[in-house]
Amino acid sequence: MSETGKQLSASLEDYLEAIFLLSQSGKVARSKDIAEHLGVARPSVTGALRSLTSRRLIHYKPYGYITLTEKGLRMAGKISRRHAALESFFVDILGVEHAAAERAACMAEHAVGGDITARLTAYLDFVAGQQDADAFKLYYDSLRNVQS
Amino acid sequence: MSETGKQLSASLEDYLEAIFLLSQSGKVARSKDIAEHLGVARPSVTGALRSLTSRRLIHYKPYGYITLTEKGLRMAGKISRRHAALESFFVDILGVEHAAAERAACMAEHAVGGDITARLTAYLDFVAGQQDADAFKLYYDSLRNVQS
DNA sequence: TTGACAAGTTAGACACAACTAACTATATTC
DNA sequence: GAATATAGTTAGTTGTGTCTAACTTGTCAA
Repeated sequence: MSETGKQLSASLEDYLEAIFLLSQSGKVARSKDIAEHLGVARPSVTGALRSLTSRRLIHYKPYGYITLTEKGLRMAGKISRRHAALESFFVDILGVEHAAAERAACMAEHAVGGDITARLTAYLDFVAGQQDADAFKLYYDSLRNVQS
Repeated sequence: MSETGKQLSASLEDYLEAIFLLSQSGKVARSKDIAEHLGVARPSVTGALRSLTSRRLIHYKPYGYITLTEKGLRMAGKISRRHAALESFFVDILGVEHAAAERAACMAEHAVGGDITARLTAYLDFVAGQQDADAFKLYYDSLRNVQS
């Protein structure tokens, strides 16, 4: 039952990322906070915590505190970077509105692997270092202004 | 039970897209072809076909041919365009290997909505029309060559 | 025209991920 | 330190999507 297999479901990746983000923002990640952050009911969190525990990604005992293991921290970091890269692409390059970019990144982050993330990250740097870095955003917005 | 609601699950989007692609390539979409295309067992297809029928996205009778309704065709077209835009971004801009890009696009296509797709499509055109369109690919590949 | 094979479906099981209702443990407050 | 509020868990249900095994339908060839 120890489920130490490599691939995590999209759902469990979300839980791991939530724990990571809550931990980062000072507070200890409590079950209730995770539930609120993900918009799920509290009992759903309990099940996910057990599953993450069996995969040795978090330290967790019923009614106790929740912390990431070293392995969990590494994995959560990866997920978080994937999310950040996608969101940055949507917002900074495509000019997508923040909330929509956030939603899309949260779903798409489960689809892209290490190679694509590395390339995307490099691409963001690459474009940011160009003089006409946001030429497209201006162009696309001007299209919309002309139409209306 | 008619389930005419708007949002389709990722799984049903995959089935709809498969029917669309098979239809496009001349042949009639048969249950077995759909199963092969998606890598699922035949009985899984039967269930999906019933669900798509109840949503009025396909015409289907047990043991009969499968065709898209007008609504289904519109929806499948959208999904297919999302897929194509993402794959093109991964391959043409980021320089991702084709098979990996295909896999990622197939998963990410369920995450991006109309606005992002429109912007991404415009971006692909925009970049393609620049003189240094594949500057990044060259740059990124050179990085890897230096390292190895 | 009937036998054999391919395609499709039904039945039944399982895994995952969510939910509500109800219970238990922990914390807080007086 | 007992009463109460809050957090967390258990139990039981549901929906979705998959699977295998077995059955039915359709097709084609001898």
